[in-house]
Amino acid sequence: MASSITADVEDRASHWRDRIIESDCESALRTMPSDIVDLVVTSPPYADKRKSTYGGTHPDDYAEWFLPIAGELKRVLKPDGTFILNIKEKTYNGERHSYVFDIIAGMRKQGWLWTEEFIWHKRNCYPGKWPNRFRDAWERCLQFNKQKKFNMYQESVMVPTGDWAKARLKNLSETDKRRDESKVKSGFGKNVSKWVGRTMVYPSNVLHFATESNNRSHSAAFPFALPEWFIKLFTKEGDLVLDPFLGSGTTAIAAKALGRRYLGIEVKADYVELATKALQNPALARRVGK
Amino acid sequence: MASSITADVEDRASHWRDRIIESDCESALRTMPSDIVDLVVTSPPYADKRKSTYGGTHPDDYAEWFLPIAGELKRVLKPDGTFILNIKEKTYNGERHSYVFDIIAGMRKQGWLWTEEFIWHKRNCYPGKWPNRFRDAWERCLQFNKQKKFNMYQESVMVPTGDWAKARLKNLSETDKRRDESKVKSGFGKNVSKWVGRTMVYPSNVLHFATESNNRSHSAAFPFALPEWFIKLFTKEGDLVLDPFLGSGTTAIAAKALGRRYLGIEVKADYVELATKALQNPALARRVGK
DNA sequence: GTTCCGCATGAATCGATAG
DNA sequence: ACTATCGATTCATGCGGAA
Repeated sequence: MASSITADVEDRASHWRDRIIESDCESALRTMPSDIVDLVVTSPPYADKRKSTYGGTHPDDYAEWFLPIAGELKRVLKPDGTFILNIKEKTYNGERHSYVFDIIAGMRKQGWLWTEEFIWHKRNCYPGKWPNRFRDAWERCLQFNKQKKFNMYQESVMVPTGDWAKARLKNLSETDKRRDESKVKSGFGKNVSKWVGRTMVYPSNVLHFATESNNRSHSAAFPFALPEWFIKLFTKEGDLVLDPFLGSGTTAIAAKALGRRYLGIEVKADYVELATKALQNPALARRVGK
Repeated sequence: MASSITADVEDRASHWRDRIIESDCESALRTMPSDIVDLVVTSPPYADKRKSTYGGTHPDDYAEWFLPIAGELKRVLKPDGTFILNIKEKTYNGERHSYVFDIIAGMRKQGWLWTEEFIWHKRNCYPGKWPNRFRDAWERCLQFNKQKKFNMYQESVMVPTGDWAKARLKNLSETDKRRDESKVKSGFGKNVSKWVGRTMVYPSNVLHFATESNNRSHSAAFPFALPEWFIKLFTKEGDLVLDPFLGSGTTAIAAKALGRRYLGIEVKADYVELATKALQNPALARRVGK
């Protein structure tokens, strides 16, 4: 009997692996079993900013809309799993809206621990000039957990000392970066070879990723490197990564490329198709930068 | 009659210029006239369980302690003035405490507009390693205003574009390259002449300042460059800058060096003495990095 | 005059120990 | 069980002195 129950559980779990579900987020989550997800990484549609694609929620209603979803995410997440929420409040009537704080407060009432707030520093943020405001170059990556003890694999995201490697590469062209990186790998780059064997250190809670504005078919919620970093940090191979607002599939692609299982929920059919095609493309592994 | 009233107002205003008041913050603020300050820049003592330095306020009581002060600051600030609050929540029981959000919520109830949140990225943050957390490398610089229209002088904080890098890279060691870049990001540095004449761009809302960990005399709450940047951005010459938690006087020194008036409030006598001495030192102008 | 190298020093955080 | 104190951990930075 025990073995058949185990098999049954296994079957149910496998049903939720490497799939994209075309559904609204909350409904799909309600059908899922509890405690099966190792990591949730997502960037939900911003308040009132994507009426054309998502139907947009007004800032004043945003927390009320999001909190039931957060509650379901807590249920499906394993006790030692992590939830990374990429979000940023936009200006509204000349000031920052408070809905992100409302979400944090509401989630803490649900029993979530607000473990950390990572800053995603967008190096090439959207250009522009306003009389009373500078360019918005950062977003929050809020980390929530169900318990104080959770899985974290810090060694997988170590960086060279002082991260001056990035500074060195900043003004090079894309092709130069690739060339230099390949030199690093082979150990023959004249300047870059100094990096090899350099001491590695743990990163901080400030992340530097460039935005990927070259996706012409849609607006990318976040760059490939962002979910990739958190997937490396909070999961091991074979673990299940969920993105309840999959969009064009960036999280799932990153998960697959890293040897993790993915589960995506997306309400818009054209996004589902886009993500599905991207996941079938064997070339996606190149995106990992190996 | 009118002229005597004007003179009287002028007298009262001049009484609150270029002074350091040794007093607890709230009491001193209550004696001040309304609408006389152009910019408030401060970094209040952070919440702490210990009672060694300032008599530390417990995280759970922090918002309750701070909000009456925020109310007084709103009164003394000019309608088109700005309040910059440098603060960061600490971890408490393994998660981030919510008192900063409570402060923002409370201040909005007082009528403050939460206009912007700048990120101060501390490149040289405190080291350490923990199983569930990386080093904390950023702090909030919250911008509050009394009205949507406020004074802002964006041109005064423009930074050079990326061209500088190639010019600088030639003969420097890798370490110095990295260090120079961080100075350029903040808009300062010893070799300023090297980027005179280069194209200037507006900064973003992410600031890069190194902490000044090696100040022999006393540890400054924030680096000189931080208040300096906000003073340049939100005031013109002759304007009045208030720091209600003056500490060792960094804000007043920056204001004086930039040709602004300063007003400092500090409860600890030894800090008052320290700041007073520093303000009498003509060499402080060098700190501006011109 | 530069560049390089060694060193002390932190708005930190956790876990263990003590009352 | 709950709170206060302490040690261990760790790295970017500026300064001083040497090359």
